[in-house]
Amino acid sequence: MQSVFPEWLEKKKVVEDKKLPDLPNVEIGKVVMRLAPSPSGPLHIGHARMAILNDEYVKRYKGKLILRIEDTNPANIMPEAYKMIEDDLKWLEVDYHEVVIQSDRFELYYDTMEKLISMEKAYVATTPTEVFKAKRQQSIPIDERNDSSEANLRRWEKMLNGDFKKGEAYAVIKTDLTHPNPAIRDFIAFRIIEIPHPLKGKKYRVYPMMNFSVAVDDHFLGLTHVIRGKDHLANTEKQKYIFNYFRWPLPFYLHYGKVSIENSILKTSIIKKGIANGDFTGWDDPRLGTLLAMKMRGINPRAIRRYWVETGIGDVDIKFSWENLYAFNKHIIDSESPRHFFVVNPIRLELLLDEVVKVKMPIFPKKENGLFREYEIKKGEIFIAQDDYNKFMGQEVRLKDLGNFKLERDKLKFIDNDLSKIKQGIPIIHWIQSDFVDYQIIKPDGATDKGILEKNALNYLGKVNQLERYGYANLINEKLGYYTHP
RNA sequence: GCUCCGGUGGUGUAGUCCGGUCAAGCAUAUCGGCCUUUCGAGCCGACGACACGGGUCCAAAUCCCGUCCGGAGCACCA
Repeated sequence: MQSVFPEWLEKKKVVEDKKLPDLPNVEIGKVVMRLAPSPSGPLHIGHARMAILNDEYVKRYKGKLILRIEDTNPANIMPEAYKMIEDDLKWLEVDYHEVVIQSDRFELYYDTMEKLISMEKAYVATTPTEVFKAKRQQSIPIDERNDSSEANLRRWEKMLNGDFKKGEAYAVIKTDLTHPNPAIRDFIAFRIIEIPHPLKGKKYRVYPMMNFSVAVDDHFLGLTHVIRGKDHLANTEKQKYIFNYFRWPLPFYLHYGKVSIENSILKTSIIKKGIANGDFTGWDDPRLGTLLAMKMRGINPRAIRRYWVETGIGDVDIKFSWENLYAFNKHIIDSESPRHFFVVNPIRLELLLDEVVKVKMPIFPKKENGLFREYEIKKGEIFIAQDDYNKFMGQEVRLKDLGNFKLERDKLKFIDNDLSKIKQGIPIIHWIQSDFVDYQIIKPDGATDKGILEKNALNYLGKVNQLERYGYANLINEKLGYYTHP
């Protein structure tokens, strides 16, 4: 015989959260993974995927997560970004256990390169790169490729000693010049950069390229699994050559698909320019796709996590869905969001009412915490939104929690307080009579809605409020809020 | 152009490796109902997809070939 509530038990199972697939070759407690951002700016919603996926797996397997900041191109570094990235990760609740900065590891890169040259797996060239590239395209080696390791080592020393200027020499890893994919053939591992590094100044002038430093660090940091975007597919192939030359064990690689994020500005170069010339208010401008902007708008980091976990690690290219993110966010914030009225483009009307009415509206209708907004409403002025005014002109409407009124050109005339009319489909609208402030809400598209907000809402600044029939908004200060989502 | 990778409803995903239980599951969106003094939330229901064409097979979303479409790499960026 079945239990009395069999369906109750079954429901629970169905609602279970979606999970990421298991990784191969895992040993609990031994997994090591990494986050490898470059400090060119703060993180955006797309970076969050990389961070969250790695974090989820490390937590599942009780492993170690390394934050490795890839600052090997001084031209592309924003000094403040080192800290901003860490702040962004903390906000996302991504728990890394160690921070490694690549610019601290030049000696390791140099040593490793020297070994490769000695092994005749790398060479140092002074041939113009245009020639190098052209020949490589035709599978033809440049002269230095066939030089002895001694000759290449001598050039390497000269390169490190500063005997070459920028552009005069570069170091190359041999792969396979006949590789069918030209993108995989011999690649540059070091170049000379003369502009100062924000952290190291002019101490170094020979800088590793990403493919070199990544391979070396992935090995010496003991990575077991690497998850990153599939734009790195060809890079992974290149990096494997270095692993193979040293017979280092390969980590397990996983490449997820490209994400295109519409209706959002993500490129740091564009954002920087926009902030500089005043188009954007800062890195947290609500029009941007940065995590700082998400935070400002009232997107909960757990919603972002759930979004990326549900999206998973597929290698198909996807379109980011704001709609889905908003839905997750709504689930998380709804019951915690105080309710208030915000009347956009208020129309002033005469309220015709015979007696004073006391209204008492719950701030948290989902909770029984006894918090209410209370007003004594009397005849006189009242405000409703212009849209409602236009839409319901001449009709009977219900002012929420107040009563039923006839909406006429310049007035609202009391009819009755018959609640059964709600069932009959009378439109319910929100309103404000007194105790309000002028307020602006900035939307993600840059538009601004102006209106009046219940003064009581100012007790909930810094929180996402549900402005009834308008949408959710994070109330930043007593004048201005950011729209979260509908 | 060369070389890779991929194409399941509007969106995201499960299933594809090891063909049958998939006349395709879930989430989100949309629509309808219930509930509710929000156009919110919750509950219930509906709608809606295996890119196309061949082939193999008793049987194909799953294997093979071709076409079309999308993406990536071919940097002294990461």
